[in-house]
Amino acid sequence: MSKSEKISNSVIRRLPRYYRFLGELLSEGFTKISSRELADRMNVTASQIRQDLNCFGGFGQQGYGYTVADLREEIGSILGVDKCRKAVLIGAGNLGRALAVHFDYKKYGCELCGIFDSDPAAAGTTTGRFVVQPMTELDSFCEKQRPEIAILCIPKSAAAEVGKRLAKLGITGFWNFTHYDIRLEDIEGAVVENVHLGDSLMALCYGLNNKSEADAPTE
Amino acid sequence: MSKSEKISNSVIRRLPRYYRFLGELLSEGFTKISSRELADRMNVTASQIRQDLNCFGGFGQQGYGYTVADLREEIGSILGVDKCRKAVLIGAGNLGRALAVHFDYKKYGCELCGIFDSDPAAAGTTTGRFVVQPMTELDSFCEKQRPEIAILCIPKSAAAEVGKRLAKLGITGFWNFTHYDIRLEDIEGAVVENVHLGDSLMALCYGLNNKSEADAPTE
DNA sequence: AGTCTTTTGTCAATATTTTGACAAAAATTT
DNA sequence: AAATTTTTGTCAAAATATTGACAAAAGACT
Repeated sequence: MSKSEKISNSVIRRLPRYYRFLGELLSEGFTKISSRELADRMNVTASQIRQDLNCFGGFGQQGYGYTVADLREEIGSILGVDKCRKAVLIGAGNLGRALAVHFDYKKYGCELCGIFDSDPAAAGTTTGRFVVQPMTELDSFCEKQRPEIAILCIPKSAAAEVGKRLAKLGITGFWNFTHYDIRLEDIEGAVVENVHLGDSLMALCYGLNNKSEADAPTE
Repeated sequence: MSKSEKISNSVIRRLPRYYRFLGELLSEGFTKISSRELADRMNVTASQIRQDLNCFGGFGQQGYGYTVADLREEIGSILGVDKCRKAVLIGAGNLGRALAVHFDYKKYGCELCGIFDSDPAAAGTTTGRFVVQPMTELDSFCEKQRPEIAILCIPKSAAAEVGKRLAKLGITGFWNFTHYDIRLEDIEGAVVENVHLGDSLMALCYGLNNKSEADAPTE
């Protein structure tokens, strides 16, 4: 992290993808990779890769390229994958349970430490290695465990209120699967990542609607 | 869809968000909205909203603003929410099941028509209103039902192969939750929407890493 | 009916992002 | 060891995206 200027969001959004592709290369047995080769694999320009990486420092060697394992580790450290941030999951519906059981948090520098649900019927049931706890336990749990991240899988209507409550309990990172955009004004100093699967599906459908136009040689 | 120039991806990605906010306004009882008011709600500039909407035509009225219901319907039609595209879900693991049960496809112009899993143990089990079918049934199913979209919730290792198979069966839209970027070269003429939840979580963690720097008045 | 206010659609200016170009550095070949 | 090739890091140019400004149109008010 040598350069001090503000890193643009476009760059940050590309880092996880680099990290992923470098992991693939590593498991395929690659030791080194040039920006050109990586660019071909990833369908981007070599220039972009070099520019992006140089936001954080010169990880390559001229005439050689980048050492796959080293570069991956560097990017991992920039992203904080080497950390172990505690995350608490709120909402043990289908999506919540899927994210509890299916998702490999460790791989991304996180660790699930508890699951909560407001429905008294859900509380007490087991999800993965966790027993779902009632929301009444949330305060004392957070004071003990001090999780940094909350994963919100609750109905839209509850999002704003639960968000505020979690912020008061020291949560600073919100991974929000609610159909509601949590806003920064709502929760002072918080970092929010809104995941809207519906938006994603609609973007896909737009692509299908306009496929012919895009493919056809316009003009 | 009056303007004929190619719509930029940035604009398309914003459309679902407009659609969502207009839906909220509608359920809050709003009849009309000005670009300024909407911009304040959405935390964007009014200029951007007007510019975006004008890619598709003039939906507003000077001195009045936009009629919420009409604008929502226009955007919905641009996104194809008024359609009913058939989608088949491949992979009945936790995420697959969550997407089968939890997700309201109709809301986004789609309709789930079947679930498949390569694991013989999974086949036959019930997920939501569907019985999971074995992959051996996929070909005859697609020939009968003619789904347009495949939702991929399978392991990375299977993604490329299953993708090709589905493309041959007439699937043109891929909603890909696999840890593998399906590429357009792989599948000719297909529209792919890669969803990488891991990337999203890493971006959140990056934000937490660099929170202080971002907040502090730099320089 | 005329004046004032609101607000769009659009153009131009600004800002950001991406790409292309190339010198300098390191590796490889002869 | 010199020449050649590769490939980075960086700068400048080109392409995109966002924002600000404003005339023209429509509504609201007096």
